[in-house]
Amino acid sequence: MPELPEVETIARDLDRAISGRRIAGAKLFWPKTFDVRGPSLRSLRGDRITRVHRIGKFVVMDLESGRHIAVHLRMTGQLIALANGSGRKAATDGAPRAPSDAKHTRLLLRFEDGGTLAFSDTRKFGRWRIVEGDVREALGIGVDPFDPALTPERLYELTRGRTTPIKTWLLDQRHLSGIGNIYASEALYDARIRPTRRAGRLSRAQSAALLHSLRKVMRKAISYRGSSVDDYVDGAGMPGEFQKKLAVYGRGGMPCRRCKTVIRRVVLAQRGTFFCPVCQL
DNA sequence: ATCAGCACCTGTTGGC
DNA sequence: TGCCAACAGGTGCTGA
Repeated sequence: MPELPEVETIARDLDRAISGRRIAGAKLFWPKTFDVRGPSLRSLRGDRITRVHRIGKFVVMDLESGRHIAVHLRMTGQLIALANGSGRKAATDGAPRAPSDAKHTRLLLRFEDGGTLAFSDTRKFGRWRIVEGDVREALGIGVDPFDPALTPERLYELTRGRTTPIKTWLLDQRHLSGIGNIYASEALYDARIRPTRRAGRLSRAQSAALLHSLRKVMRKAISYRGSSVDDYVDGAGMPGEFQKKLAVYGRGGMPCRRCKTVIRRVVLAQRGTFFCPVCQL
């Protein structure tokens, strides 16, 4: 469900909605949702959220105590700030139009002022954990695609000697963090690079083009508040708009928007991968 | 290093 | 209508 643009959208929404709020308590409905490594859920009581931001595909809530709540939404996780404490019941006050549905609520954070942060997750893959110390290091993920330290030359260096397909390489969060299946296909299409190309065989020019396209596509996706292909909703429960702008993802069998060639679907690293066999070399 | 395969889960869709 | 297989935005583990 969520890749960098979706997680960024949610984090920005939640930063506005819940920063400054003090936690009154947490309720866990599906035990595996909470990763028991690190401090307990109970220890959150009385702590205050100072900021919400994104690290890779994690929504990170900084706490007054110096700790951090790191949430990974995996495929179907949703984080929705509810104005009142509607709990597991569907919100009836009409505030969020698509409230996290009660049936799939896995964890709730209640705030002292009565507000609630609901974590809904149909497939139960999502995870919450509390981290002390350096978050990025604890999460074991690589450089952010928007980090200025990631230059075209740096991307070129990182891919040297790698024989795995570039699309597979992009999905490995230890290399770059935040890219998922949709935007890997989209960026490679934009950069006119075939997903099956060996990472180590990219030229300097292609590395530069790829970095440019990754940023361009994801920046645009953020401006459209993410892609709602299926379950994704923002921090208020509303879908994004970028799914209407996707150039190749999910368009197998349809004509390429550049050259009309039929878009092909192949499987790489067990994931559906879309590309134009003529435009992408 | 890297891959396939499977695991974790539930829901939707398409074919017969 | 029913049934079943395939597939879904992600990641982690095992064994080759």
